[in-house]
Amino acid sequence: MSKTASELAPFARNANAWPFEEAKKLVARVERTGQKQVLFETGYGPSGLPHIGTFGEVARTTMVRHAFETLTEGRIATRLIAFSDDLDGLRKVPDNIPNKELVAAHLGKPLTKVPDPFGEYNSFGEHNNARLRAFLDAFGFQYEFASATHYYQSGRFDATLLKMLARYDAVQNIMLPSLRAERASSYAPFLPIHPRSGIVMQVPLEEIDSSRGLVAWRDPDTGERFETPVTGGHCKLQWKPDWAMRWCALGVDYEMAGKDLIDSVKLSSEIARALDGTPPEGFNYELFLDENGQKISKSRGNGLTIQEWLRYASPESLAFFMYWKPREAKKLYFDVIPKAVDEYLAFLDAYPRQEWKLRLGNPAWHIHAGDPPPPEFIAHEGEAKGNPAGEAKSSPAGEAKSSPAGEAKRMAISFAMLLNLAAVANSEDPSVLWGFLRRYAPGASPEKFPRLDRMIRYAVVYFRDFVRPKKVYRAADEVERQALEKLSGALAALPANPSAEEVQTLLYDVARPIPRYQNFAAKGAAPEKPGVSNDWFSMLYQVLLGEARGPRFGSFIALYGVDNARTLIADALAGKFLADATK
RNA sequence: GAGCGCGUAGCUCAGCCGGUAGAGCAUUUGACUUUUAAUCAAAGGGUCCUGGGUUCGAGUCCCAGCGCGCUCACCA
Repeated sequence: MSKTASELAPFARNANAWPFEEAKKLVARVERTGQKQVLFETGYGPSGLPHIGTFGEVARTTMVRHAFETLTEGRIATRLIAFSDDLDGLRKVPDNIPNKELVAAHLGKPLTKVPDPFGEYNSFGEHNNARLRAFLDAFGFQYEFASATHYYQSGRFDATLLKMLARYDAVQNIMLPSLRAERASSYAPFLPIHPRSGIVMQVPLEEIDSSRGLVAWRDPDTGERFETPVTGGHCKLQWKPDWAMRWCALGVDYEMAGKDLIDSVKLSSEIARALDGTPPEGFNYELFLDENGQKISKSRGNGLTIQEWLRYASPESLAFFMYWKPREAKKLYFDVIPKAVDEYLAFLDAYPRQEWKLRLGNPAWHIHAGDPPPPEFIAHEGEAKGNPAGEAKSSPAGEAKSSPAGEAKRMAISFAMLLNLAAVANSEDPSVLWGFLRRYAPGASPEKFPRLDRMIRYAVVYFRDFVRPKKVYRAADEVERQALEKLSGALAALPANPSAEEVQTLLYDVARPIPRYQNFAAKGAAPEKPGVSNDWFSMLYQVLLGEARGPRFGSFIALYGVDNARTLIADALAGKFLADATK
C-alpha cells in the first residue's frame, strides 16, 4: 500500500492538489535560501477559545506540512508552532464565562495578568492556552505551543524589537497611510505596559529612543511621563507590527490566513521587509458562511460550532470539509454535514483503486497524512465479506480489481441512506437500523463494521435533531382510526416475535374486509378474497411515520417490535405526532 | 472604493494539464419484495452569464463587460 519516500516524491512533484501547490512555494523558498528547516505557524487571538476555524487552520496547515515533507522526502525538518497572543490586552469581558466581575476589574491587562474566571489556572490566558492545547491534542495534531507572554518576557523577541524601534519611521510610513487621519495621529506600533496598573496602553509616543531601546509616553489620566523599554515584555506591539516582528524573530516560513486578513498580511509583510526579513509564504482561505451567506462570527453565534459538527459526524468528515475548496466561500451549517460525510466516504472508497497520481489528489490522502484507512463496505446476498482491512491493504493500487470473481455485489453505505432508513423506520435505535442492513447483508454486524456502526450512531442523532422534526403526520379519519385499532388488536394476538411474513399477511388480512382498501384488480384477487390497495400502506406511512413512503410494513414491524408498533399506533391515534408537528 | 470568489440540467453542484458536457437530488418509466423503503436499470432535461481573443479545437486559457455574494477600510 505504501511507497517509499523516494518513490512517492516524483508523483508529489506532479501533484496539483492545493496542499502540494502550497508546499511547492516552500520548496522554492528552501532552494533559494538553502535553509535546513521550515517553520509553520498558526496564531490564536486573545478572545481565544478554540473553535471550528481553529481546527480548520491547523488541519489545513498540517496538510501543507505533510505535502512538503513528501515533496522533500523528509530531508527538511519541519515544525509547526501554535502561537497564542496571550500578551494582548483583554478588551472586553467574554459572555461565556463565570465570575464576570472578577474579570471586568482587569480589563486592558494582558490576558496572562487577568485572573482565571474558572479558577483553574494562574491566569485567564493560561486557561485559554490550556483549552487550546487540549483541543489540538484531542485531534492528534503535531505542534509546539508558544505563548506570546513567555516569548516577549524571555527576551526572545528583543533583537527584533530593537530593530523595529530603529526602523520606527519606516514602520510608521507603512502603517499610517492605512489608517484614518484621526487614528493615525495617535497610532504607535509599540504599546507600553503601564508599570503601575499593568494595562496595555494605547497612547501616543512622545519619544523614540532607539539608542537606549525605549519609548517615552504620558499617562493620559495623570499626565505622568514614563520611559519604557521595548524589550523584555515591557512593551507589546500593535497587531500588524507584532505579526511582522514575530515572523522575523522566529523565522516563520508559512502561515495561512482568512480572506478578511488579506490587507493585514500585506501590511505585515511590508513591515517584515522593513526589518530585513522575508515574509512567510501562505495563502488566504475563504471564510465560512452561515446558511444565509453571512460571515460566521463567534459573537453572533451563527453558523456551526465544532461541537455541533462532531455530534453528527466524524472529525474526518470535518477535515474533509476543511480540505475541500479552501478558496471558495462555503456555507457551514447542518445541511452540509451529510454531503461532507458521503463525499469523504466516496474518496476513502476510491483510494485503494486509484493510481498514485490520483491518490495524491484524493482528500483522504491529505486527511490521513498519506495513509487512509481501508474502506468498509458490506456485501449483498448471504455472506457479507468482512471488513477487508487486510484485503485492501494487500491489493496494490494499479491492479486492484474491484472485487474477486463471484463475490457478491459490494455496497458502501452512505450517510444519506442511513438517514433515509432512520426516517422511514422512525427510529433512534441503532439496532433497528442494523436490522434493516442485515436484511440486505445478513452477515453484517457492528463488530465487523465499526466505522459503519459509528456512522449509524451519528445518523440517528442527526435524524432525531433534523429529520424527524420535518416529518409531516396527518390525522386519521374515522375509517382509518377503526382500521388502525383493528390492526393494533390483531397485532396483540400474534404469537411472540412474529416473522415479517406473518405480520405482512396480517396487514393484508386486516385491510381486506375494509371497503376503502379493497382492490379487485390486484394480482391474485378474487371476489371472495379481494386484494388490498396501495392506499392502505400509504395511510400507514402518513399517519404512523409521517412519510409519503415507507418500508415494507411487515418487515418494519417485525424489526421495530410489535409492542413498539402498537404504541406507535396508539400515539398516532392520540394525536401525539400532530401536536408535535404544530409546535 | 479596494480585494477575494462565484455564474454549467428544475435544484445543489462536479468538470484536474484545453480534446464529443457529468453526478446527486427532483421528474418519468421499469425490475424486485404478496404492490410499498433501501437497492438496481433506463429516459427526458443544458445558448456552460455576454462579447471578443489565442488555438486545429475553449465550459476550461487571456481581455473586457454584466450579474450575484462576501471581505476589508475601528480592533484582533
